[in-house]
Amino acid sequence: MADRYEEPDPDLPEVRGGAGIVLPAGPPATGRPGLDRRRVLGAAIEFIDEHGIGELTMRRLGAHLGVEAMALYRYVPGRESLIDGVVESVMDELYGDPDVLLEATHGWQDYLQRLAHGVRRIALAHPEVFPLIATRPPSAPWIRPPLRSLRWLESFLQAMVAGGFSDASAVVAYRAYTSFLLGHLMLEVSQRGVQISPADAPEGVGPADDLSDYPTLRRLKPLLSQDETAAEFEESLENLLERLDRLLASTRRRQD
Amino acid sequence: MADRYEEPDPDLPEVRGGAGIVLPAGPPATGRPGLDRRRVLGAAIEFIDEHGIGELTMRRLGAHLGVEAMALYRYVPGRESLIDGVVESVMDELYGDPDVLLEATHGWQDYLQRLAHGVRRIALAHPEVFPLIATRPPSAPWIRPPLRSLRWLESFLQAMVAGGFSDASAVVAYRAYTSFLLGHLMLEVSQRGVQISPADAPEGVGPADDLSDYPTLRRLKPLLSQDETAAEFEESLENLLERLDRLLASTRRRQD
DNA sequence: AGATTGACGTTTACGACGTAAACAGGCGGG
DNA sequence: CCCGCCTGTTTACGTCGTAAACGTCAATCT
Repeated sequence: MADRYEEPDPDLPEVRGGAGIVLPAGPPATGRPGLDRRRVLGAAIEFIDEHGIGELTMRRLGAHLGVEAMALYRYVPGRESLIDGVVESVMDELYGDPDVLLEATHGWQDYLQRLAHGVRRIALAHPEVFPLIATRPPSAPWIRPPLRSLRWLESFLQAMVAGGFSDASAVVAYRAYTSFLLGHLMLEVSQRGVQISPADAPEGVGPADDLSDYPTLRRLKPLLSQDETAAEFEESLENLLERLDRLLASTRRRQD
Repeated sequence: MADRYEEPDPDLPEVRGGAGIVLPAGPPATGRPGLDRRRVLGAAIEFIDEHGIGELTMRRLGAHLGVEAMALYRYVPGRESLIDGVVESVMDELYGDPDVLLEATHGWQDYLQRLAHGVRRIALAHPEVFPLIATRPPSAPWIRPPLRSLRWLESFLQAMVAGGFSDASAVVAYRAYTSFLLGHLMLEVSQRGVQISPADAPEGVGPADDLSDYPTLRRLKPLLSQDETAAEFEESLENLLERLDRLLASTRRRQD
């Protein structure tokens, strides 16, 4: 259900091709042997993408790399730090995305648009990692998911200030923008996860999904089942940009 | 830093009093002995609130109840189900909140306002539980965090339809509303968690938080450190309600 | 009343986990 | 030739979730 004529979602990994640029740069990646922090983190990302964070253990990740669990400890202090490294590495893919700009060379709206889609591409490429990006405690209160680095925060604030925002408005924009991204993308990856995993239980009318007590829900179920996430993302982003534009207009030069 | 004359946040648990209505109803809760699923779930919520999900083990929860770990299995199928039960129980606190209405007796905007603040109160009362509410896989794709029940979904849709929204618009509103709530509240509890836990590292200029490479950030740091979450929640909610009002105006009677 | 049953908590046990510590091999510089 | 160091392995410990067997006591039945 829920497919008509629709252009494909350009943020989806399979349509964008290039199956797996996992890390943005570095030496040409030697063959099998020679462990290395980058290779460990890359393997962990791959493993989580494939099996979910719950299945990730040091022993299994070791096996995935053809090595004993304890070998990983030469490159990573422990499991928790490994996961922190995974989160950081995945977000660092933004630097390798040619459609995302670190500087707002075409205005702040273009900057926010590109950045939003870049983060969305990451979320959709690593749906099992994104909840970690959202929930790992940031290193400082002003570092917010899903942009978790000082560098992106600096880049964001510079883009807004360069676009004419007052200092205070730039900060407000930062908070509104991260809220929007996090909320939308968390729900999108969560929803996509549900559609895939309970493939075994094929719609039998179990006692739980008897909708007879919920007449409105039953009536709207076809609408609810339609997947409009891409359009809704665009729409909400557009709305946010307009809201920020109003904010800009109301505080310009007043440098609150 | 970051406190001036400000009225206290009415969604904060300590200002609202009534320290811990954990479950909305049931028999008057017998004294010490007599285990019971409600008591197990209540103890688990308490435990997570106090120590975080990472510390929750069956043995420790048993000890917290004066019982061996295996006794819990009479009331809960296993640890994962226990956590599912915690999530459900915490969200069920909404039913016990007198300021949240299951029916939109004063219009849809009032309904959405009350519901939003009710969910926010829950998030702030259980900041360690809220990420679980956000990340546990829902039982169906149209059940979205943070409202995770058919009953609230039905209630929501009825409120919107009763307010004049078309079926399609009601669904759009549902998705926009849940995104907003989830994004804002995830960031709010995440931020609050960071302020509290690294109390041991008292602001020494370590190599990591040297902001000399980030001039804009350094300049805006005082603004970034200010906690305006309550006002921003209100502001974003207001904005969403206006957006939905526009949606209502544009589709009224057209019953798309 | 005494026997029976069922509910409920405990004990024991197993395999998997994260990780500390000791160990082993191989390779480059003296 | 030997001596470190770099890197992966082995061994070991305490903790985890949970299956299975067991104990105990109160309610029920004859």
